[in-house]
Amino acid sequence: MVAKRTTIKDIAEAVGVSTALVSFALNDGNKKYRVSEEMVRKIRSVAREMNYQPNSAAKSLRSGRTDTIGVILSDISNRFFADIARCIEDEASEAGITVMIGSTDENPRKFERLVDVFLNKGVDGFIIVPCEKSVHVIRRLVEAKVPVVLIDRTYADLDVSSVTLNNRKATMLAVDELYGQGFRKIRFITYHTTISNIVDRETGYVESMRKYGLEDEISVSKIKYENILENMRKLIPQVLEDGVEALIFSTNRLAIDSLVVLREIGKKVPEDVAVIAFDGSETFAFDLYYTTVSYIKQPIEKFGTEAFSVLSKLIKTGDTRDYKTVVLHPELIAQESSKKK
Amino acid sequence: MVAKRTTIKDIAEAVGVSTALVSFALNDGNKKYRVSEEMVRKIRSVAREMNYQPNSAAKSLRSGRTDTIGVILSDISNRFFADIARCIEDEASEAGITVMIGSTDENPRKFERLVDVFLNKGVDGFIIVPCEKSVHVIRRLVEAKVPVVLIDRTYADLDVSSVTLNNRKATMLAVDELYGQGFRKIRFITYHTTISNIVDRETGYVESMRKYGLEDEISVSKIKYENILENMRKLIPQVLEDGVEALIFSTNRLAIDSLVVLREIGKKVPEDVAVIAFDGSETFAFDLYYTTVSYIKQPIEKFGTEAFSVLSKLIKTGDTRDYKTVVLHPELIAQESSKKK
DNA sequence: CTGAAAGCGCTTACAG
DNA sequence: CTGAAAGCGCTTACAG
Repeated sequence: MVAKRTTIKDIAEAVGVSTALVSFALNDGNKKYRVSEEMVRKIRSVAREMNYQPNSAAKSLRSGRTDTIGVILSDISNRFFADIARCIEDEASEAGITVMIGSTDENPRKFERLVDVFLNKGVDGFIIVPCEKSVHVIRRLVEAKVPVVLIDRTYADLDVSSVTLNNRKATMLAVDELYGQGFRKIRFITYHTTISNIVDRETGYVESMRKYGLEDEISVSKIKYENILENMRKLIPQVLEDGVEALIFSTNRLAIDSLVVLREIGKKVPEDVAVIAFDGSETFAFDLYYTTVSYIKQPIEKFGTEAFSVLSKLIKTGDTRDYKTVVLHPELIAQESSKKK
Repeated sequence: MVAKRTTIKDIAEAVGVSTALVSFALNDGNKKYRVSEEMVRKIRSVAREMNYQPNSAAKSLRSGRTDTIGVILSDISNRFFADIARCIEDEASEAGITVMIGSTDENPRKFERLVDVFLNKGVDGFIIVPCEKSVHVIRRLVEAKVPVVLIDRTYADLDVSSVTLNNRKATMLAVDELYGQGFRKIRFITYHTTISNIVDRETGYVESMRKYGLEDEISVSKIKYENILENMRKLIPQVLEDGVEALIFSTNRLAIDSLVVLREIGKKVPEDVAVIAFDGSETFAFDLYYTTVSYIKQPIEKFGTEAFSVLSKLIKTGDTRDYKTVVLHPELIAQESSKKK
């Protein structure tokens, strides 16, 4: 711990006034209690001299606010979430708010534990990427009127704020592009889950195929989200044997590992099979592939900025009934990997 | 905020005892004050029923401890640091400690501000990746006896705990490999900085070249750490014109962008030029390159686990004089990109 | 414009 | 084994 911090009392003694006055002078803000200009200056200069640092614990105890928010993500070492975390951090820092971060690894028990820990710490609110089988935790928060904003995924039947992607549109854009290029045998590759965003991506694919009268071509492959590379080594050759012409992947990871497999088995993209991935851009390093990869672009920063802005308002007004759902729009970045050759 | 939390007082009233007794029963731990077994059970069960959550602010105010640590990194959206952050988070969570995270972007002012904010929040200690021009901040912390552990980079003249890589050895391993393959014209590519780890990597390269009697072949290219891809588009062709046979990169980012440029200008790795990068493995997605990339592997998780373990001890003993410097060992993962063809 | 005092929720010597 | 009370550092109605 820092050796003997100066307190408001030390300053009061040094200046020869009451602690109350010091507090007013230092916070001022809502000029409710007027203090003479001169006194404010004096107190502030002494505070600076004595290197005064307010004690947050005491402040929180009195005010009930901590100026801290809890951010619970799937996994902070995943690029997508790390980028979002970074945006939230920047916004928060700007607003004088501190961020506590935790990763659930899609494990409901870890998730619930994190929520409790952060609740104990007295966070003013949450930004959460909910994992499977944890509606009850979110519901509990909502009922307790804790300010919460969900990102990336949400629950349609819960009155809770959220910032999500229009995931159905995302895969529709992908089908549009491939159809436009002349592909018909288009397969959607995803994994087993009930998480809303992934499910929506599948729905978008199916609906879009219908739209083009390709009911008979609708085909979805699902793997378990474990040992993805190995799973793909089995799946991808089968897919090609089926005569599939183009692949749409529901996540970045699935796409990357599949591209590796395609290279391993000597299949060319897009000559042997066309590909559309999720999430590209510099940070995702498709750069290294021999061909440019088409992908659905999510406005990553917006997840962070929007979520923080919605949460701030919830905290400020204290009215958690007045929830807000923000839907972000995907963009298709069409490159070589989805071209008909 | 959570609607009306139960306090120790509520429990005391419900059970019909003093708040002191409730506190003892709930914390127990150091059985200093003995409470009857039966009473402990009763109080705990009531606490559970009433869904008691201790108020951290009050606890901190009394104890002076927050069970929170501040982790200040270069940039949480950078894979390397995100992985480290994740490890720290896991270790901390295991120990009931919460983590606050901040990114400096190598900006000394941001860095100093983060330190102050976290200090205000009353963190029990810091894990820090120090940026350039910020020795004074670290020195201030050390002098104030705040528990601090530096990672990735350190200051030789400061009595402070640290967990770093043996960076000189890292580049020596790279030279060893390339020399062994028969390469002589080996260039080290890095960027302008005074950060210890990067400087050490250069030193290791130079020393190693000397060791092999290649004084005359020692050559280092430095760019500014901005617009790296563009800078590389200029640099790499020049390097090749100089007849360089092999490249060692001081960071992962430099390597990636250079590989992209090499592909762009139609140069083959390792046929036209051999390459050794920093940091590979799945998470860094060299996978997508047409050839496997040789790289210097840092034991990333260990940065996190060791740093946390050292910090924990510092916090526990309170003796910050007893600092500890941990040096981790690099490993060379030799693959296709460094082979003589 | 300024001060005295209560109280946020908890822990911990001090009594009994 | 248990209770009464002080105090951590701050804010904020309430007086003056």
